[in-house]
Amino acid sequence: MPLTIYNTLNRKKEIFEPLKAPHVGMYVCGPTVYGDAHLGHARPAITFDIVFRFLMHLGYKVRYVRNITDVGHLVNDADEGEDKIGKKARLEQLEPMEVVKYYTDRYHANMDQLNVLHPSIEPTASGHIIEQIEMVGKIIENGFAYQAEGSVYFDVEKYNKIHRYGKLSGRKIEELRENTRELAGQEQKRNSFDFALWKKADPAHLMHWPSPWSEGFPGWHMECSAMGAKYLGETFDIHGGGMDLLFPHHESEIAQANAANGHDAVKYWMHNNMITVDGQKMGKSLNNFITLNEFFSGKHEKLKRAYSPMTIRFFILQAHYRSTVDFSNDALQAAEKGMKKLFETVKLIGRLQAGGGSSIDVRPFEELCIQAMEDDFNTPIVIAHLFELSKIINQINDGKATLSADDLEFVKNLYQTWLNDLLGLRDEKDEDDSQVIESLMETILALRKEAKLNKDYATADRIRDALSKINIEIKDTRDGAEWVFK
RNA sequence: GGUACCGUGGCCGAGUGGCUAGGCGGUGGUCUGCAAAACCAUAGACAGCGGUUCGAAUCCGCUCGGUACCUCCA
Repeated sequence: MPLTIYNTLNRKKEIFEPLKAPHVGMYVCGPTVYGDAHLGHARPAITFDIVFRFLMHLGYKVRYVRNITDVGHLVNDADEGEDKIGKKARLEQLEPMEVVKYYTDRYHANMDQLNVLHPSIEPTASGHIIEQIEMVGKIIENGFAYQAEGSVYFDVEKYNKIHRYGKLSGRKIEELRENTRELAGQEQKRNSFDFALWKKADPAHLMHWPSPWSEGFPGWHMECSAMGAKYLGETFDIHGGGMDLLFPHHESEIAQANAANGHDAVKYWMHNNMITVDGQKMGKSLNNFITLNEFFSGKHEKLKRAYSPMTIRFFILQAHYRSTVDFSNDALQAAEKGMKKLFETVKLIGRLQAGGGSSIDVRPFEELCIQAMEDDFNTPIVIAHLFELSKIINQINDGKATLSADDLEFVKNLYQTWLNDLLGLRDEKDEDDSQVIESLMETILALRKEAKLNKDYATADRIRDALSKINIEIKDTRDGAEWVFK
């Protein structure tokens, strides 16, 4: 079965055929760096990390571009107000670029914690002002934009006569005309739905650059169009981002590409769904977001305790990327417990004795996992398969099933490939000072064994209880005691 | 108001015409000095009402409920 991807443009799953195999170009909208990354930022990062990893696994040479928005776009509507980064800079008495650097570093640190691979290229909007100005110029030349008092606006009505504005989001400009709210400061525009390609900066605006039209800054949608074209070409395979960017951001990108180059830039549009809190979108503007650092430390009123980066990653992967995921402590704890079970399985494989033959056929699992991923990156199904396999491993441990040495090796590799390499999950406990702890535990368990042999259960229980208090759990098995971090 | 999407067991969450999703939790059992873990077994679901069909959680219609976008947002 070939890889299929749900293409938002046509609202259906399509077979993935790269424009220039074996090369694949993928562009994903990254963060605006004016605040700490929250759970909502983790979702697209992880979603497209999975896409990146799986495409490479299939043998494609992927160029993955994820931008950093570091140009201050406006807080309010397209015409008025302070820009986000400038506002933050003023509040904290910093240069805008200090704000950008600070939050970019913190974003990177969070992404590393979540084991998100670095993109191939991570361009910044401020570093590509020239490219954006060039593209605006092309759009003006082609007659799809007009100037007004130093600003340049995209002429949606004119564009719509030739192309169709709204083909991604399913909107019609008549509806937009009726439904767009009355906003102040729009008198420069011919129509309320026109959007800025270049904005003249008012004197208070901190971030501005010279251009043929005015001292100003590029419109919000320009950077992705310009940088996508620069690094991936006028046409490329995949463009991703959150569903909330569908309109107007991605719709306008499509319009800009067609206005500048006469054709679409993107073949497959992919959109991840939102993370919700109590059924409501987690978002900056709604002020109901929990930052990743708060998750990792547990310091937020909604959090009953801390959740590790891998728990967050697993939690997100347990839902399909096009479904909403509702945050709750219970769901997170269930995810954490399930994930730990999988890592226990991996450890167990190493200790297992191979049988003469296999009583269960484990070979189909590889194909099952591939099928799940090929079906629009269905990670919850992959995880379900890994759980089924985990059950088999436990049965072997209990002497209720056997696997040959070859099959055991196969299963070990399968977990390595799928759990670690493709889902990008790693056993966080491995990162502890395991060597020392290992030998300490050996000694302690030997003492407890002695106590038990002497029927000194008081001592045996005392050891178990004391360890339990520092989150170490003793598991008595037929073959002696084992231990695990709770 | 317009557009789009969704409503699955106590919780989370796949599936989308006939075949067990899976996890967490529950119940019973095996094991055990006890407990935990593990294993085995098991209960519990497709918002409601109509329709299509031999057969629908899955298709169609209506109703109810929810969410997103239409202003910056991942």
